[in-house]
Amino acid sequence: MRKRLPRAFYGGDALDVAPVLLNKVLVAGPVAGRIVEVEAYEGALDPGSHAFRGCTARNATMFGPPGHLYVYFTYGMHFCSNVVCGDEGTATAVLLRALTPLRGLDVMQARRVKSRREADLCSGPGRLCQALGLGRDHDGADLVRADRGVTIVDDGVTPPDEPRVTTRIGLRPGQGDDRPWRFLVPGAVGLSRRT
DNA sequence: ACCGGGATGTTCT
DNA sequence: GAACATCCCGGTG
Repeated sequence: MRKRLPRAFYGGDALDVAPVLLNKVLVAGPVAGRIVEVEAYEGALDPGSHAFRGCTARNATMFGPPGHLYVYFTYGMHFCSNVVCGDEGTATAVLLRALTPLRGLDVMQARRVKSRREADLCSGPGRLCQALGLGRDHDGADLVRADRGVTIVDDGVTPPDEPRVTTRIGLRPGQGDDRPWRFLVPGAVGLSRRT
């Protein structure tokens, strides 16, 4: 079983979509990994979201229709990737934070020379973009159409009945750092930190 | 194991 | 000029 997720899957609010994205499979050309850690960003009302300060050239994809990939550049050397959710204009999105490597591990390793352990090939939002080759060119890609080779599929593994829920990583105090909007698969291989 | 700091450049004030 | 949804390395315990 290997079914591409339909547009309707992404149509809900990021907070609803985030937990059901767990255990789905992110595919980028010849490489793929199972999504085991995500964070919800709740649009214009969320001080932790890029959308909080309105639509700009950088975050325009977030304000577009659901089911597209929002990729942004940060810290001078890393990319992070999000799945756009909700109705057009709501700018809610789910940050992909970690994958369990599934396919094309040799390609991933070649892109991530500094990764010593297989479990660390995709164990962070910047790392997974590097391993999957996601960058500027992938911003706006339509996941439903596998645009630019990027899509998300359901291979039959269901989301966890009880995902672990924590606060989000890397936000400054007062910027929504207290909201419990990070979801992960307990005990999964490749999480961004020890559980 | 934990912690501190440097890398590096785009975006927004 | 500061902040940045990060990562990696080298210190210490």
